[in-house]
Amino acid sequence: MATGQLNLPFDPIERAAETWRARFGPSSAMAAVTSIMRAHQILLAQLDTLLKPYDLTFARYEALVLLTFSKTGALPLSRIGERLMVHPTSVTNTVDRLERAGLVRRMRNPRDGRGVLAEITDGGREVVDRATGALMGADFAMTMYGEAELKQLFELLRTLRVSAGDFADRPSGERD
Amino acid sequence: MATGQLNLPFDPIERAAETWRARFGPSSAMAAVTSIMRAHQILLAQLDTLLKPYDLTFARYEALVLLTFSKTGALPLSRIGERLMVHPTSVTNTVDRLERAGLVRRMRNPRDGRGVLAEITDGGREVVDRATGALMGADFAMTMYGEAELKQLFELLRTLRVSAGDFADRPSGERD
DNA sequence: CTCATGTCAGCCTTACTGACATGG
DNA sequence: CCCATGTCAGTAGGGCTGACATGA
Repeated sequence: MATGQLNLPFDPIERAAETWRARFGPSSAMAAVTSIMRAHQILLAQLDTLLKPYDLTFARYEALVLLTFSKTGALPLSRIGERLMVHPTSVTNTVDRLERAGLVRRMRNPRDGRGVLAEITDGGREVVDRATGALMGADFAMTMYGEAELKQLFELLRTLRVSAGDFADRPSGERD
Repeated sequence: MATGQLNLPFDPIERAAETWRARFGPSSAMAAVTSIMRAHQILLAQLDTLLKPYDLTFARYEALVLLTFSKTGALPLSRIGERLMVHPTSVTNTVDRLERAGLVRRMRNPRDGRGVLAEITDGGREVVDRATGALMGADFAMTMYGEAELKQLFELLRTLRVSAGDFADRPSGERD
C-alpha cells in the first residue's frame, strides 16, 4: 500500500492547518474534514486487505451482512440501497458481483413484480461468517481506540449524518 | 445526489449496530468505522458540489492549495504525493488534469534532472482563491459543528493516523 | 550498479446521468 | 396516466500494480 507508512517527521494535516490559519483564517473545519478523508482512506485500505482472502470489498461485505440480518435472508434491491445509503446503480453492480461469486442469487419479488430480491446463498452465509471473524479479530482496524473513544466518534459523526438528512433525529428523550 | 436526503425514520447505522451486537457481540468499532465511511461520502459529495463551478475536485483543490503554500509556487510531484498522502500515479493524474485546465504547468526540476515540478499559474492562483472563498463560506460543509467539536474530531482521528504510521507522533511535551 | 522519480497501460471500484422496460 | 423498480450504456473520479525510461 503506497499511501501507508509515510513516517513523516510531522503531521501533514496539522502543518497545512497552521499555514492555512496564517493565510486564510480559522482552519479547524478544514483540518477536521481532511482528517476524515484520510481516516477513510486508511480504513478502507486496511479493511479491503482483511477482506481480500474472501474476495470481498467492504461494500460487498456490508451488503452480505445486511442480508443475514433479514429474517428470510432476502431483501429487495431498493431496500439494500436505502439501508446502505448507496445509489441504485451501485446496488445493481454490487449484487452483480456477489451473484457472480455465488454468494447471493436474484429472485423476483413475489409481492411486487417490479422488484428484485437478492437472497444470500449457503455459500454466502459461510463466507460472511468467516469474513466477520477476520474483521472482528482485527477489531475493524480500530484497535487503537478504547470503547469510550469509539462511542465518542460515533456520536460526533452522528451529528453530521443527521445534518445531511440521512435520518430524522429523535428527540433525546426517545433515545436509549 | 441520490445518496443524500434519505430521511429514514431511524439511524441505519445504529440499527445495524444493534442487530450486530445481538448476533456477533460488541459493535462499537463497526459503528464507528461505518460512520467514518458515510461521513466521507457525505462530505466528498458536498465539497465536490461546492467546487464544481471551478471545475475542481477536492483532491485537485488540495494540490492547488499546497502549491500556494510553497514559497515559489512550485513543488516536485514526489513532495506533493507525500504531503497529500496519495499514490505517485494519482499525483501524475491530478497534475495532468490541473495542467490541462491551465492551473499548473510542469517544469523540469533544476536541482534534480529526474524530478518534475508542478508550478501554479496565475490562473491557478485566481481559481484557488475563489474556490477557497466558496469553501470557507460553506465552512467546509461542517457548519453543524462548533469549534470544540471540530478540534475533538481532529484529535480523535489523529490517533488513527498516528497508528497507521502517517507520521511520528511527538511526545506530548513538545506539542503546542 | 542501485535507487529515486515520474509516466504509461491497464485494471478495479464507486458514483453518477440518461434512457429504457416492466409493473403497481 | 404517473410513479417505482431495476438495468444498461456511458462517463468520470480515485486508487492500485507492473513495467519502463531517465537520471542521481
